[in-house]
Amino acid sequence: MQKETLCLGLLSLGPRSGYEIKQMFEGPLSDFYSLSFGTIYPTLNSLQADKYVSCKQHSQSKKPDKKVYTITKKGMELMKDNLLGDASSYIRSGNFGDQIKSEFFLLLLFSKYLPKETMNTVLNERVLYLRQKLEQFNYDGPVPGNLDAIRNEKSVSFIRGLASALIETGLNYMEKNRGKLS
Amino acid sequence: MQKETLCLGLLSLGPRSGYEIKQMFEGPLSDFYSLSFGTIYPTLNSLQADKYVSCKQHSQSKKPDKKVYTITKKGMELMKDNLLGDASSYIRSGNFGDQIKSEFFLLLLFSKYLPKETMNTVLNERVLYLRQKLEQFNYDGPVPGNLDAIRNEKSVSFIRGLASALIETGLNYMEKNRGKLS
DNA sequence: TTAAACTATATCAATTTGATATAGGTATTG
DNA sequence: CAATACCTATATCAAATTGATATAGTTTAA
Repeated sequence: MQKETLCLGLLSLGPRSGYEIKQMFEGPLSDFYSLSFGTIYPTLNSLQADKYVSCKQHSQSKKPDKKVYTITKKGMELMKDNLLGDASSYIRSGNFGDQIKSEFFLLLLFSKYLPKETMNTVLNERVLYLRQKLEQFNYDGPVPGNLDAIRNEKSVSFIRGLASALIETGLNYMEKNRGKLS
Repeated sequence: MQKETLCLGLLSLGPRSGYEIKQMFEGPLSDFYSLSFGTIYPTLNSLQADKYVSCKQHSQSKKPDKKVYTITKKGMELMKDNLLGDASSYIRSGNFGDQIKSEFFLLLLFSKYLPKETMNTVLNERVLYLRQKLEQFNYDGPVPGNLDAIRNEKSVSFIRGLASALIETGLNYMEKNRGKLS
């Protein structure tokens, strides 16, 4: 997905600073997508230059100025047009689509070159890690203000439910089949 | 995973050309990892310069020369050392770990900006695509020669079984819960 | 009190991708 | 049978992206 469309999409949930957009990627979006500061800040600048977003500078007494971006009408239109135009190309992407770099699967692939006790530890820690992820996806308590909007999206509960189901399947599979690796 | 470790790991399954390594990434590895030609060829050159692989030039009558790389003893040692040294850092990566860019999930996230009939088509095509993926993972027939070695790895049947289980879960979830999106 | 961690933007070297160049072979199709 | 498309095979490079670092003040924890 074009970085412009993505940033506009996130700004459509409410005005945000670049730093807050990054927080979304590190928080609720971390399992699905990420952009670095080096991409986010220049994208916001170019979106502003082309009037897809407006910017209000909040001088915060002593911290560096916070630049809060708001999506414009023109920006909303561009975002919707882009989403509609590219929708079909996103169908074959995602879990078992494009753009995945799973180092854990590579480790499994080459597991025969590792000592058995190492692989045992790795699999145990993977299970712990996935249980932790599962808790994360099932967690329903409060979240920091700037992450609240995304949490309350209708689509997010669909996505969280799917992620939860997938992790559970992965955990069950691992527990039942880990013997087949060695 | 370092590109060197990964290329060495693939060469540990048998001698290969750069083009054939790329075919592995486009074939059986496509759902888990990928490297471009722009990374593969320079990596093979530097591995050769440092004696981690040897290279035999096969002049093929009329096609361009095929450079077939073979992992050396020194290369096997480097690969194993790297795998062991970095194993713990790969635990938190993969499905629901790092490095995933799922455009399909982004599309779901922004689905409210798309016409209902578009999302309906998208979801139908996604289901078809996943069914096709499922077939791919369950397929047990013959594969081209250079992809055979990877197919016969013990770890690969574990991985394929896992992928298959995950896709099935995803399909079931989608069919039961797609109403919740709109 | 002092170190660590957080808020906030900006920049940039190093890496990586995706496209293109080159060049001949093979398969399809009307 | 000729034309078109796709396959084998390596190489290179502009453009995009990351990951790290710089800067600088604030807040939290020990």
